[in-house]
Amino acid sequence: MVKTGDTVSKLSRQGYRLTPQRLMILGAVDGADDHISTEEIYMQVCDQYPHLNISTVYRTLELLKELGLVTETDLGDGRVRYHSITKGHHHHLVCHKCGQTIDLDESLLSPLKSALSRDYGFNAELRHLAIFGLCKDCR
Amino acid sequence: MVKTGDTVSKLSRQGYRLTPQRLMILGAVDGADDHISTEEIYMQVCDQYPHLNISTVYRTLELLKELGLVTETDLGDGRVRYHSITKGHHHHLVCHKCGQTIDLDESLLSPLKSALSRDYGFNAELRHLAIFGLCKDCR
DNA sequence: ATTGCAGGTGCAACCTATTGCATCTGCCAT
DNA sequence: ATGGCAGATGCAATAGGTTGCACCTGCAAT
Repeated sequence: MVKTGDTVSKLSRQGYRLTPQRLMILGAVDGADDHISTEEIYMQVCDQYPHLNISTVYRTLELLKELGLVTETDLGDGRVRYHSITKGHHHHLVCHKCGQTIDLDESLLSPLKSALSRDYGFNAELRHLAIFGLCKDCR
Repeated sequence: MVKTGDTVSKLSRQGYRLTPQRLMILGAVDGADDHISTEEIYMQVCDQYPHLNISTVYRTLELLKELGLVTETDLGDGRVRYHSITKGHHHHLVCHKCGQTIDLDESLLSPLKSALSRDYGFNAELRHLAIFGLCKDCR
């Protein structure tokens, strides 16, 4: 399992500055048990560093996303959530009706990924997908 | 091919009122050649009915989406776009790098849909999906 | 330890989208 | 044709997210 420390060294290796804001935001994402929203990260870091601005959180998450250090998922509640890749990949089935989310094994999507590559030459980034529909209790 | 008229009768059959605003918004979505954004619909309808309010457009599209008469897609440009189901289903491959979008045949997703149903009892709504990644020129 | 500066941050303005509320109106029953 | 009202609209306030710009700072070179 990769730890926050390695993420930090990856950042500095690529020439990004290690500001206290970034370190605290990283810590919040890595420390979260589950998917965490921008607002939750902001509030959590604000407890120890009240000067922090929300736009810094957005920009840091944007950067971490581009570097592939966190994944972004829209679970349909109108609020994007983040998840450290140090916790592994997975996908979600989200029920429109009851709101339940089911974790989905990554392997189910690999045939699709291959088909897209074969037929379209398209390299799909299916790191963290949310598929909407009706679960077995609601269908 | 279903026409606007049928969409209209479906609305009234389900007890929704046929206001001029709704009819014009419907006309704009059905008349659009491609995916159309809320703002574009608003501006188009405003030409013939300047009193129209943008929130009516949002609420009407929300209703049409719930009734399954239009599909909503986020092509990653920070602006949700709409598409009448009378023009058929399709999916998109969106390239992160060059922004190109490729139309995707629906059949490629049916194995996934079956697998989700078989393994999880989940009835996936894959009406209009956008898959991000790198196209064959940018990979 | 000091300096220079590219990269990062805070701030405020802005944009898209949503929501509460008062007013208005399509359409059914009469 | 008319009246009543649930449902729809317009308006304004609000919220989440983004962006331009001036100031600040981590860090590499000295």
